[in-house]
Amino acid sequence: MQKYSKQTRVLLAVDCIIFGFDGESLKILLIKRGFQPEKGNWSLMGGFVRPSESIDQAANRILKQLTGLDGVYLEQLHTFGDTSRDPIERTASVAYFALIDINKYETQLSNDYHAEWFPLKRIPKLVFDHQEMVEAAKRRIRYKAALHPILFELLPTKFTIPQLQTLYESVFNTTIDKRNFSKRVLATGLLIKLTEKDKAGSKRGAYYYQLNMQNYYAKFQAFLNFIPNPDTLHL
Amino acid sequence: MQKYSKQTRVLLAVDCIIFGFDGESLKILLIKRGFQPEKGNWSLMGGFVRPSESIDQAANRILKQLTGLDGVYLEQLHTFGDTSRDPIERTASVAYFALIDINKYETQLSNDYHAEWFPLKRIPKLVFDHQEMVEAAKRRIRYKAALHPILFELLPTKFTIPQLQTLYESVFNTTIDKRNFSKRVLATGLLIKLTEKDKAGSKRGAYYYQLNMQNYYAKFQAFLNFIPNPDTLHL
DNA sequence: TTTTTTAATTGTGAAAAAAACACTTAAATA
DNA sequence: TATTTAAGTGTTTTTTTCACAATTAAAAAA
Repeated sequence: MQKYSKQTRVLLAVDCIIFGFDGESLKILLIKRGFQPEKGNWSLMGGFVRPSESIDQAANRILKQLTGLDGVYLEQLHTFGDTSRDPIERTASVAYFALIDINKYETQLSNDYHAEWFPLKRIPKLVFDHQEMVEAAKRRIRYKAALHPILFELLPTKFTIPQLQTLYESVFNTTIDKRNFSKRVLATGLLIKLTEKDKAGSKRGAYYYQLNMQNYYAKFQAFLNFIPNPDTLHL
Repeated sequence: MQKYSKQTRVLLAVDCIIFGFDGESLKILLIKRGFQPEKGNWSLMGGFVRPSESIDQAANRILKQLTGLDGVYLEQLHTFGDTSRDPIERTASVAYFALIDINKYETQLSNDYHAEWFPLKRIPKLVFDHQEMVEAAKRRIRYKAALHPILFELLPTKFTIPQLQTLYESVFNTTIDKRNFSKRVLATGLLIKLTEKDKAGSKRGAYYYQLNMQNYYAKFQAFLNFIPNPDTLHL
């Protein structure tokens, strides 16, 4: 037996929703599509899956192609497969979302793709069904971040609690009491306090913390809850 | 522009993990694969996506093909795309999971496929990577059921609270205090008490309830919590 | 008819968790 | 030395969760 005869083959693509946080708002990295159709329009970074690689490998390759980054948080989101989502030819696309430290990607690479960061509230019109993918990714990151400590993936190795709180407040578009927030966060045992301070944000300076990776991996699946009244947020 | 030249096309398939509950344990419906390779071995129900249909439509078609059911709970789970997951030819498969009322499917159809229900603890060896798909589906149904009221989809329209509790206890492999359980469930406002009783389970009989569909759809996304200490369960 | 049996139904008090709330402190700058 | 700014911290109240057992309906048996 050689092949499944009479079945139609389709193109298989991967698209990446890449999240970053600049201290102000949650953003995604978009490129100007470099080829037809829709050449020059804003698009997610994507590409076709190669015969030699798995879909996960393709997603990692495409993420690295744009950012130079390896081994960052990357998770399969959803597969989009409407018959005419690509006008040229039937293409199924497996969307992935990535969380990166916005200061760590290679700007040279992303310049090559004319990439830019867009805050979630100001996403331009995107090619094909990429808008839908972005919406799904926004829902997913909020959902997941409400339950698991994934947002640390957006911060540098060393970060302060006020920075962390700003990130949570930005992602969930809410405000949190800082006493309760720091109590909750520290109670998880996920953080290690460093002796060094970040003097950028204030005169007094805020202590740097870093993740306790042991506890991070151990507790990742536990349902955390840094967000007050998660029920009332529509994720 | 006609086609994306030089790209490789692949087969695109759908596989369904179909859950049912018989009052005893959570089960999945497996078929004996009807064609080579691995003909005669236990398999998920699946099929190739047709040129004329979306992936979601393919999943619904395949679910209906085996069960005769339409409009039941069906959700995309994950896409599996390792290069050699199908030995004949590269095939990506989008796995879906379905929750059905085990008393409502067409047994004639599933007989045609030599289908059988298997409790989760006694899943036979499966073809290709279907084992992995089932594991992912088990994780997902537990995860999702810990947060959202999806398990109602496994019950008939009319059900009793003891039945519901047995379902939760079975899915999470735990025991729950019945006073606390019924308080929690009723507090959601999801249930409407009927005047009729189910006399099958006891002499006294247990009142039937049905879902308040308004509240069900409205609160579906809210984080419910019928399970004591969900953190301690490994989902 | 009465008694027995079986599972359904229901409430309360204790403990833990979450939420609300405001003052003190470190350190740079004026 | 005084002022300014954001960081850091504790207690009380409220809400939620948990632990725990007696009563009741109705069929079956005596």
